[in-house]
Amino acid sequence: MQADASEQQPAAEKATEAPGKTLLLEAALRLTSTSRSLSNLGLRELAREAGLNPNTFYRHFKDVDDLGLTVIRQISTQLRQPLRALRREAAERAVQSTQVSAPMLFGIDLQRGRRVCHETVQLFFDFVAQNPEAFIIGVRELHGASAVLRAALQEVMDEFGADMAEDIIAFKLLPDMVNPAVVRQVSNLISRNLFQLSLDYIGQPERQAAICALAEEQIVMLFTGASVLQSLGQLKLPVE
Amino acid sequence: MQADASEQQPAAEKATEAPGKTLLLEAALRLTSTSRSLSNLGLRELAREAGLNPNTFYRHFKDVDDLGLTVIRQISTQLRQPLRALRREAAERAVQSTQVSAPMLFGIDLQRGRRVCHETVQLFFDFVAQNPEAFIIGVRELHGASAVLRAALQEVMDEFGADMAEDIIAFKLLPDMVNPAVVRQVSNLISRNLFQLSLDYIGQPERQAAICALAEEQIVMLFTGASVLQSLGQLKLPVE
DNA sequence: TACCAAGGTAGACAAATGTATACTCGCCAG
DNA sequence: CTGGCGAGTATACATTTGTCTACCTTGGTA
Repeated sequence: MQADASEQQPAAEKATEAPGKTLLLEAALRLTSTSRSLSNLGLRELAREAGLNPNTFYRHFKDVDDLGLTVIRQISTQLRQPLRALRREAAERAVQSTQVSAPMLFGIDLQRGRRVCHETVQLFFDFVAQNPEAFIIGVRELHGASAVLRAALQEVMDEFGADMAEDIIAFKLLPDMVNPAVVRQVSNLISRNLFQLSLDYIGQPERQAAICALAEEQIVMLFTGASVLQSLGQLKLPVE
Repeated sequence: MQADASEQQPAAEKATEAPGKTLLLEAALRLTSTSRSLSNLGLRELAREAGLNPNTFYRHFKDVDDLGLTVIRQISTQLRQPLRALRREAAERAVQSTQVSAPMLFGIDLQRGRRVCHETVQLFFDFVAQNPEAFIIGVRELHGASAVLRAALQEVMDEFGADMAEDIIAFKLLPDMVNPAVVRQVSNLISRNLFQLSLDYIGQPERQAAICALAEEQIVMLFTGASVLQSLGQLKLPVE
């Protein structure tokens, strides 16, 4: 068992992957983002789109669900760090311009919140426009017919939400008094909702500006509501 | 053209529908709510599940999309009025118990809002538990692969949101100063989110109480945020 | 009575699908 | 040089699917 470099290195570059595998994955992205759904992709359809022999599929995947899981993992790693980077960028840029103390409301600096929110949303939707298939698949399969894929994507979405909550706390985008559990809850909601909106954004290019603004308003509303309620002791903490 | 009673009456009782049609629609509900997705239901699979000859399908539907649209229309009429009735019921019950003027915050009566919200959410999820397939299909196909069904369900969801906004205004659940456009926007968001949560509710029976509470908190947060922001003139109105 | 359309069935067909077995080719280790 | 192995191909086959044409049954109606 001197299996040392025999396995393809997991985290490094995926350039050394079998060309067929990559072709199949790309084909899946193409097909799914337009007409079909990951769960019901046909083995042969996939190979045809990839320009390969149907049996090549078996060399790399066991099921269609297996391929689906691979796609999801790929999407997750493709989105997660970039999204965090975006948020960090927006937060830092907004920190710089906070020179004078602004009017406060229940401990939140509305001006700064708005600015960070605006920047983040802007960057987010730019990012959506650059990776449309990823978002389409993500949302579609999150409620899709395959229980396996649904579970996997649910997990990914939870990670996104957790990331967001972590950043919000780290960058002090909400007053300290707001309970971390509440932040997580709100972050999850926003994350979910942003993904939904991303589909609208992709599907209705003429309403892009409106969708951006909508997202922004919703986020500000939620955070404001959470802060105000908490500061009034009116917020029930999430159980468990 | 004495087509008077030749067409099946559209709005009355559907008892006079062809038995096969009903069987097929029921079969679609059964299949979709477990494993498959409306868009990718097989003609024959459907007939098999319904215990009918494959060709019977053609007597009643042109496409699978055609059947899908029928299912969606059926679901819409099955949910819409009952949901309104629920809301009305909850609102009236909560009105009765508002005897003394409660503490106000930016013009909203938090206690009453909470109560109405609690009741409505409770009734809503009871209703979800009674019609699980309808909600599963609704959410699944809202982001599904078929553009036709997506559009149809989008419309249905908009109607739900509009209903909710209308009721909120009619029952004065928010202070008058909150702009109707904002109410509609928030209602749409809540409606969307409640449908999402309904899937969690169905899929994770052990977390039902938590999900209920979560929904409640989210709604209260949103309405509070909207009211506060609007009263501070910090809310940008949605464009068009 | 005769007719006729709606609802449902039967059988057949080409096409497509998942899967199994067997073949080819390039590459690296021994 | 040679043997094995990963990656890809070719062929084949049983099943399943959508769809076509033809037939049967039933209830109303002219």
